[in-house]
Amino acid sequence: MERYNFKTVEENWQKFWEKNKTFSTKLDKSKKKFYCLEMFPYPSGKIHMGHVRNYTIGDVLARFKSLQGYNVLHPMGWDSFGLPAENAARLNKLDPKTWTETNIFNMKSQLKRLGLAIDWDREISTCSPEYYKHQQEFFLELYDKGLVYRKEQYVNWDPIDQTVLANEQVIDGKGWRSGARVERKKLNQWFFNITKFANELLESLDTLEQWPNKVKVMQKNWIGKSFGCEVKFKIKSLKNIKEIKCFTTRPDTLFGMSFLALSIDHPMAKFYENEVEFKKFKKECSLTGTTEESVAHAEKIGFKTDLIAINPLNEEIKVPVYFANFVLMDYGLGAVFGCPAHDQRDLDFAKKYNLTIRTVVTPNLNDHNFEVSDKAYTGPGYIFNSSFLDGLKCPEDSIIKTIDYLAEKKLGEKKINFRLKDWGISRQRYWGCPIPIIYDENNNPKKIPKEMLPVELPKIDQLESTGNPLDNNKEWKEIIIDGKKYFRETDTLDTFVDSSWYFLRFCSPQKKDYGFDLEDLNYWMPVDQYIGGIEHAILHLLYSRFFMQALSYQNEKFNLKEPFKGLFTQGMVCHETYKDPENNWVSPEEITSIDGKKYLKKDNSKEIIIGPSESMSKSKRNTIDPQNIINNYGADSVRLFILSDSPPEKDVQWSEEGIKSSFKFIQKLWGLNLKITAEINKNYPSNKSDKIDKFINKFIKKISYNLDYFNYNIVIASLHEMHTFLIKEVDQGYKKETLIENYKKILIMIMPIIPHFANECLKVFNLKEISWPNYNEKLLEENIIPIVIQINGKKRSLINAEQDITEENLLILINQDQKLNKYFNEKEIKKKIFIKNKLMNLII
RNA sequence: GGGCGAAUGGCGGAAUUGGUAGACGCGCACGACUCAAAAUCGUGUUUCGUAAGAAGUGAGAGUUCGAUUCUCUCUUUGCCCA
Repeated sequence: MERYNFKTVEENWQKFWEKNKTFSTKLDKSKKKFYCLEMFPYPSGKIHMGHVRNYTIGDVLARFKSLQGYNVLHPMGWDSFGLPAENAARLNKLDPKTWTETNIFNMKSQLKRLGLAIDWDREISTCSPEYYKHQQEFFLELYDKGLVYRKEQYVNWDPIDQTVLANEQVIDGKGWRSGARVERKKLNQWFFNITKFANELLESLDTLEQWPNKVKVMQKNWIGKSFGCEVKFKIKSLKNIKEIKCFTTRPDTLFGMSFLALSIDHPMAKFYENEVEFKKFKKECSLTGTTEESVAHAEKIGFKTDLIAINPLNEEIKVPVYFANFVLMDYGLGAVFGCPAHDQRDLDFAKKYNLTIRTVVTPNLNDHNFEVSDKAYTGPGYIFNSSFLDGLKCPEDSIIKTIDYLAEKKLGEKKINFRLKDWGISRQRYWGCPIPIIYDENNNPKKIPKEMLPVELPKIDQLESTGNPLDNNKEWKEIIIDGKKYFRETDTLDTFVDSSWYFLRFCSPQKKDYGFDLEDLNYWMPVDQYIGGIEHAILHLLYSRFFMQALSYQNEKFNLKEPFKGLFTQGMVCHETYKDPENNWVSPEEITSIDGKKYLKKDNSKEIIIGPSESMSKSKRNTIDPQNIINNYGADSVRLFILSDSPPEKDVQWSEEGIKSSFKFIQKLWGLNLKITAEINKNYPSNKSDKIDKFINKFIKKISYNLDYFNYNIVIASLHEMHTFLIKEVDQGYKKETLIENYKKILIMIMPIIPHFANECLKVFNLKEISWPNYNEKLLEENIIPIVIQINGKKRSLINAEQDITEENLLILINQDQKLNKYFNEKEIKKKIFIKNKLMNLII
């Protein structure tokens, strides 16, 4: 048998697609559009299996929709700003631009080798001035709308490298490169006012019907809307402090209050700034990281002030006021009251400083002896020990009643609070989009005039190891406008800004004077199907949604609030992990096996310990290079494999056997192709068509349904069934036209999955137009249907009967059935459940 | 600790509105071809049982003529938040 030569076939088709611009798209209002987008990659150097999976899933959809007659937009670009380029540049002593561009070049050719149906004419790269020019313009627009502002915030500061570290660069409280103990340092930074839209972003989640619920829940939690109360506490003090406000979701536990805790950044801190002890305390707090997690895990410590807070519900209760490290300024009001009995964190604190623990919620209404000692009680129950609140059901009634009381006495008011914080967008880095702001000699910020955009990054051949390269670049930093000297902003934008609008740019990638064209946007947006990893469930998706809110704010022409209509999150690609006896990770390429059970290291024959399958990562050395696999087995085999077995949303196990099996299947399909071609040429003088027609008709329905629902693994299972059926059936003397028509339909249906193969086989038919086949509902009906016979709900037999057989006639058949007869021999049939064309259940 | 999911053969997984559990693939076993092996092809493969048959979708209960599917409790496990 002639073998299928994937190398030539795939190369030829990829050349053909490129030459004919097969996948380039134009706005065409006469056609329904479909915008299929996969999260664009960071150009790290090489594609990995995760990319292969992500882009294959998207490609199948794009090709399927285009066969269904949609005008499909399926673009690709590069999320090309970011820290790794800077690190690599420092390491290899070259500039980030060269490194990034080389990577893009390599990865683009690798993606092309997968045979993706991408409109490469729309390729964009976020690090190119043509792209970030528009981003700077958006920044200024948002600035004008008051959605951008500057404030001081803590950062992780590496005192040796003189640089700000990202959270992931802080390892065990130390700088990843210098090893220096990281400090908390306050810097002036730019923020997007995302909290302004907190409620819109939360409520509009409900309109996203084609999003996984999981992601919506994650975003909801992230936004963290909580209902509570702002309480005013009177303060007794020698200083000029009269009152402190706290936000709380549990005002009903006010009678259990035993202290008031303030963030060290609370305005009241100014009264203590000169005290030596306070300074010491503040320094201690600065050793804790800036993340919520590190704050939560750190030991709770406090600084006792001379202030006394008075409980608004009972003026007799007077408690001390502390500054505490577990209170964050950016949540609520930076001040909380502590109720140790019903909050574990407060309890830990109270025990450390010997504060009163007063239990005010009891799980049982009449149990007034309930007392908290080691573990805070946070469950439901009834209020007690609380004067006029006693007996209220907690939390249903108690919270509202307390708020009402406080509001009436003007001691507090109802308040909605969000966990979501404003988005800090300043990064003290070189390789990012420059912020289009200048400062005069008094350090007052001023917008760069629009006609001076883009603010381009200066070319820096070799990055220094310390400080912010832009800050150190005097020549670039200083600028003279209208004879006046200004200093440029030397921070660059968070790369999440770059990816918050790239999907708009794909609609009008060539437009020079603005980031997008409204006509293009109105046609193409929203993205019909967005596909990417679950790891972006919160930040990237939320920021993109915010960006649409911000663009449409005070802009009647722009009316797009939700960028992604459908979202699909695919699973990871996993592989077994290997270790040698010394506990070092070993890569799959370094091992070999004689019997397929025991694995040895190739160079020293040491036995390998096989570990669990985990997501591919360089650190565990369990990565598989897609390039080798494509070279050895072909792009179609890789596509077929990556979609086989596991549903796309679940993790997939990579195995050598799996890819081999996909490769074999394509060879089998080629065998089928040869057989069918031979049968067609025999041209039997026959009218036989029924069996194949019926099978393919059902096949169309099944494939179409499963492609619609991302059940790609089932689609592939059906391809196997199709092969098994046809290989036995095609030589049974079928009419030539039957074979041709059905085979063409099959080939069209496998085009999304294995496009090179399908196109190659389809070539001989010389089709002018290729469109997705329809099935015939009538042909789905069968004359003889297997009917399930149950006795007492258990399946006992199958009876083949005519379609639409009546209950009476079926009973006659059952009575004739000897196997069934013995079950109800001499027993009375008490009840019959008959479901037409499906089953008969006899109760005896 | 809170929220959301998941649990089906040796493995990945299928079962579209409650109606034939285990599709399809991997692996394994046997057979054919071969001096032999690989490749390929064929047959079988939930468990117990020689068979007839029985049991069976993490465990236990419930609803129903009928539950992998719906409800409750529990166990294990994954992810997110703390």
